[in-house]
Amino acid sequence: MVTYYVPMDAVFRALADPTRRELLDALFVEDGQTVTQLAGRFEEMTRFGVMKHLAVLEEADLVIPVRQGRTKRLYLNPVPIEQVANRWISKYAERFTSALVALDQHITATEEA
Amino acid sequence: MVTYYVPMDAVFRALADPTRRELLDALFVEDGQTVTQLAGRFEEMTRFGVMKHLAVLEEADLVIPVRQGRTKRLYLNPVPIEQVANRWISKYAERFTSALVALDQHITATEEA
DNA sequence: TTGATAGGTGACTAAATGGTCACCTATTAT
DNA sequence: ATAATAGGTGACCATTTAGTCACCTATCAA
Repeated sequence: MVTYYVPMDAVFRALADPTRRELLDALFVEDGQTVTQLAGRFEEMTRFGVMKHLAVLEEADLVIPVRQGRTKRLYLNPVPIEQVANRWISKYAERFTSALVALDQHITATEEA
Repeated sequence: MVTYYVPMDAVFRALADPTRRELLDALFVEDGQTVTQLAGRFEEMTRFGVMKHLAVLEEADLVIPVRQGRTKRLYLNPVPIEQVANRWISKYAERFTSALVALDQHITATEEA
């Protein structure tokens, strides 16, 4: 199995910016868009700004570039997100669940009293 | 039901810093620590640096302060993390799953050929 | 009441970040 | 061959961020 190391830190950092999350969302809707296609979605920013954000996403391996001729297509890579979810987020989510259970038990106990 | 609005942006931002994630992890291990207790864990940073990070975590509602006398105890709040997981991350995780299924089918098909 | 302890504030600095621009290269179309 | 198109680079600037420090306030203990 090809396990490759994805630095979680880079993933968290990449997800911190709303523009970058928008880019991921755009690729989620239509995968494999070109740079100019993506840049076209952002009225308020030049192509260069978008390119910088894409570079950050690539570094975190959240997006995979495929060059063909003079164009470059970006593909979403859900693996790092999945890893962050499993290795980090899930443990807090579990605690959330147990908090809800505790709350429910509390309510039930209160109602019975 | 008391639904309160947690700006996802603040949560993502807060999680972007490794020190802040370490703080959450520390509270995960032992909830309700005081500021000085938490600050004591970071050799390389002064109390003031830690306090700033705590302020960011509070703003994102990831941590809830409870003051008693001259001390302040910090409690982990897993709700915002849960919300980010549900509203944002899960949709990518699903795609990850389907990617794995597709991979499996591809492998199976290849082996049969 | 004096001193120690827990925490807070505002000013400041260095570094990182987000963004633009001028200009360049490679590919494709006419 | 020329022009148009897609993308890339490096310099540059403004703002934000991480971090420290001097100093202050409130609580608790002797």
